[in-house]
Amino acid sequence: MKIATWNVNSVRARLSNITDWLKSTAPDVLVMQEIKCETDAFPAMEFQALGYKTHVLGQKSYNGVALLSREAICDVQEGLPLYGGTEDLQARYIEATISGVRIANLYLPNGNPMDTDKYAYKLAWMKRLHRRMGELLKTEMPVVLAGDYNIIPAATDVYDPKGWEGDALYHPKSRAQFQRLLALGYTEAFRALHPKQEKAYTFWDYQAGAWPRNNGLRIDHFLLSPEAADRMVSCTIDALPRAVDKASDHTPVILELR
DNA sequence: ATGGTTGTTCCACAA
Repeated sequence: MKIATWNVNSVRARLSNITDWLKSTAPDVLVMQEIKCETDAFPAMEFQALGYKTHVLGQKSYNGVALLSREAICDVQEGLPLYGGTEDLQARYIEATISGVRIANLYLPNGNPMDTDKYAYKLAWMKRLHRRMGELLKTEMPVVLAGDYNIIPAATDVYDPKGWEGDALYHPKSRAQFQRLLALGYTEAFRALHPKQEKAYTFWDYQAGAWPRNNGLRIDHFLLSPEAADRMVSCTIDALPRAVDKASDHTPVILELR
C-alpha cells in the first residue's frame, strides 16, 4: 500500500501538477494539505476520473485538507476533537479508515510569529493532537498520521539550523512537543529508514532562490503506530514535482506499507 | 539587515 502526503498550496492552482503526478506515481492514497478552497469548490471530478474517491474538509482561502483513495474511505472524522475547548474554525485535520489502516491527514499550524497568539494556537493544537494520538494507539488498527507538521525535527533537517532557532518551526519548544508525540510510541518513518541522510528536504521557500540552492526544510512527515511501523517498507521524498513550472513550495513524500 | 515569492482576495494576510 502506497500512501503519499503533499502540501499542494492550492488544489485549483496546482490541479495539472497533481493529476500528472498521480498518473506517473499511482499512489493508493494521497493526502493533501492547504487545498485553499471550500469543499464545494474542490475539483473532485478530475480525481474521480483517475480512479480516486475523495473526502474533503475545505475552508475559504486558507488551510483545507483532502483525502484521495483508490479503495473506500470509511469512518471519516473531520477535525481534531476539541476536548472541551472552544470551536476550531480552521480546516486542518481529517481522519479515516482505508483498507484497514487508520489514516490521519493533518496540517499543523505554522505558528509564526512566535510572540503572537498564532504560536499559542500551534502549541494548543499539538496538545490536542497528542491526546488524539494516544487514543489512536488504543485501537487495534495500524495508524498512519501524515501531513505538513510545520516542525523541523532536528538540525539535519534544515539548511541553516542557527538561522532558524527563533522560528516557530524549529524553536526548541516546538521540537520538544514533536518529541512528545514520538514518545507515545510512534515512529517517524523517513528518519527511521534513513538515519544518516542529510539535506533531505520536503519544502523550499519560493523566495531567495531556495530551491536552486537546496535551502530546504524537512517538515512533512509520516508518524506510524507500532502496528504500522512493523509493515513499513520504504519512505521516500519525490523532489521532482518541486522542479516544475508553477510548483507548490512542498514536494510529496511517499510511504510504502506491506 | 533587507528583500526576495506565491495564492487568495479585495487589500492585506498567510506562508
